Amino acid sequence: MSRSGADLALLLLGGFRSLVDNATDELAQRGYQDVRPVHDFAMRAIAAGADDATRLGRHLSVSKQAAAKTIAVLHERGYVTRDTDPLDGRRKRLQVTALGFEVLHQGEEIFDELRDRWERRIGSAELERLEKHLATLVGASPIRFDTPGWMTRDLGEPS
Amino acid sequence: MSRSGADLALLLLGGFRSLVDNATDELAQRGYQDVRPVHDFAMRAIAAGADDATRLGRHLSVSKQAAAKTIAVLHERGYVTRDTDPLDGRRKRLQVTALGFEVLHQGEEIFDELRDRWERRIGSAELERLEKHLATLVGASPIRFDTPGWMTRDLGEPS
DNA sequence: GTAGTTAGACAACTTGGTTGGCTAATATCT
DNA sequence: AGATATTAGCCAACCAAGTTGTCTAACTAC
Repeated sequence: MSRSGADLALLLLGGFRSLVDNATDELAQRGYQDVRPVHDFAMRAIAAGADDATRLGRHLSVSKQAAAKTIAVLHERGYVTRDTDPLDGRRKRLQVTALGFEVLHQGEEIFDELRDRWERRIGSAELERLEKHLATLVGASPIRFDTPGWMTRDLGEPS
Repeated sequence: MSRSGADLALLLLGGFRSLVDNATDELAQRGYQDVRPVHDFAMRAIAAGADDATRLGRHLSVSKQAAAKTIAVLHERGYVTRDTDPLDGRRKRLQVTALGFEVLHQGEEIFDELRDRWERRIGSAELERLEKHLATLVGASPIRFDTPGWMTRDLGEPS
């Protein structure tokens, strides 16, 4: 039927939102009411080695000040620690706490469960095909998280 | 291979961003430097009948005040007119101007061209299949445009 | 004709981002 | 060693887009 290009864009956005909104919601229901997807992504980056504000900012394609704000929130809520680097007095070395890893783990689980749900609806082969094509099309272009405001908004109530 | 659910979300986001960033970029190059995707969506809604602030807000799942702000911008830049409704003195009836339609038309063209480019890469049948599945999965869930900050921002560097 | 509803304006505030200027610590160069 | 750069993080000012809440004017209904 050859849809329009704009519709295609909307479908992609819709798919993403559907997953993320569901995940955030589910995470809240499991007791992590104050976590936003952007926190999850940030923690993942920290755990993967972007362990100071500057590097985290670079990793998320965001200014170091913005990264620092996110870090402040994560720190405040006990998801990361910030100790001065013994080798470099300027740096504050970030580390994901046990609680942080707990959230990360749950988040992963939830996303996988959501994917499974999709798999059940269109079939495993089809979903993989879809992913394969998307991967081809999107390629290795880095994904920016600069201002996805709605990723950071509360769905339910904060703590 | 069975990717993770989180990866799937990222793929969808990546696809969307890729299309939208390219479109915004191309639109700017064609001389419409001050148009953001959100403006395009808003004009489309207005043209489709959401011709006052309240209805536009409802259509975009946003408060009427937020819609009014967007309208103010569109008006200022000559993309829509706001005349008092002769039948209802409270309403300001919105109308997309010729210039507005010009942008809309170009936007459509660009999105279709981008879709064509994708089609050339994975094949027409495959792209349609992808769209079909996405449509199934996303369903009729309304897509919200509440705070896609990056949709409204100038893009500094290429993706 | 009076009471209720609705559209839009205005204002205060929130959130997340940006830039720019600053200090202190580290690196580099002569 | 000492002077000079660079770098990490912090702070403050500002911006953009949203929200809620209040107000007025115009329409609607009884």
